[in-house]
Amino acid sequence: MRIGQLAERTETTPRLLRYYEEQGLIRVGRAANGYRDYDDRLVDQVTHIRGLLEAGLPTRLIKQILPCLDDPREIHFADATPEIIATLEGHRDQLARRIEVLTRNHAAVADYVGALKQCALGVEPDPASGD
Amino acid sequence: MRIGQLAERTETTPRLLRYYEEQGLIRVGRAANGYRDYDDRLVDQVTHIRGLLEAGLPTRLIKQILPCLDDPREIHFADATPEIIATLEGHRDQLARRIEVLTRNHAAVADYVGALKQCALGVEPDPASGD
DNA sequence: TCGAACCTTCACATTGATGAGAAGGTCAAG
DNA sequence: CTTGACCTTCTCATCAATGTGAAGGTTCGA
Repeated sequence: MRIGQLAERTETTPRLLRYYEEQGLIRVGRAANGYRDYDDRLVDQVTHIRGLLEAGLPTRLIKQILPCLDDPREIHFADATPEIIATLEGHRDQLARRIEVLTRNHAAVADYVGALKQCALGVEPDPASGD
Repeated sequence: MRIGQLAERTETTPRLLRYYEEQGLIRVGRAANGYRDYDDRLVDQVTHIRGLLEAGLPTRLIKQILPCLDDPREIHFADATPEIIATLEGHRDQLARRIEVLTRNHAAVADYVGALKQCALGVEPDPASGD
């Protein structure tokens, strides 16, 4: 598949796909004429990367956890070094902390919105009521 | 409290605190001599903001959900307009989507790390085994 | 008085993109 | 085979967001 087609299928742009390649997020082959040649699986991979970026993860972190996200899940045995394991554990725990923070704040926003909707109905907010 | 003290108590820098003020994330009074004068509650607020930024939320979103995070939780009745409610619901749902994405990927990283550790023990990974 | 802390303001760095230009490849119609 | 539309290549420039650094001046506190 060429770059234009992948851009279309992932709702991105050729420019962005070249950028991701430059950043080491995707690996891309070349055709005889020098054009980039994309595997079908890149559609899912790029979509996945977009999701992670939109979730606020920086590319350097995404780059490091990419091997974890391969589908079909295959273990890269060369990764089983203490250093890589420690790095990934760090990333794993960082993700857990992010999730905690976002979960707490999601709850706070949800509560607040619920209370606001009570106000909008002309009702005093009642801590014991649902939405 | 002056800027240096708040910086110390929040493990940030005076520079960053001025930046947050400039971005509208915190509101700061002034002493007669022109020095910034920070309320004690800013310690918690700044810590909270740091957490949200580290979790990947952009300042413009944080700015909008700040009223939801006040402690003690007080409803700003003026916020009970359909527009503000709709905006906050959008933010709330965006947070939920972020949490979903991060949760899925946290699980993937955790699984992968678990498998790697099996490899590191010289054992073939077994899908049915725990960490 | 003197150094530390504060003030404002301008400039720079990094990240995640995006735009524009110049050059060349591909392919179908004429 | 040539033309033209459309694709690709690369490179340089630009943008917004999140900070950081430093210059030049004021105020504090010992």
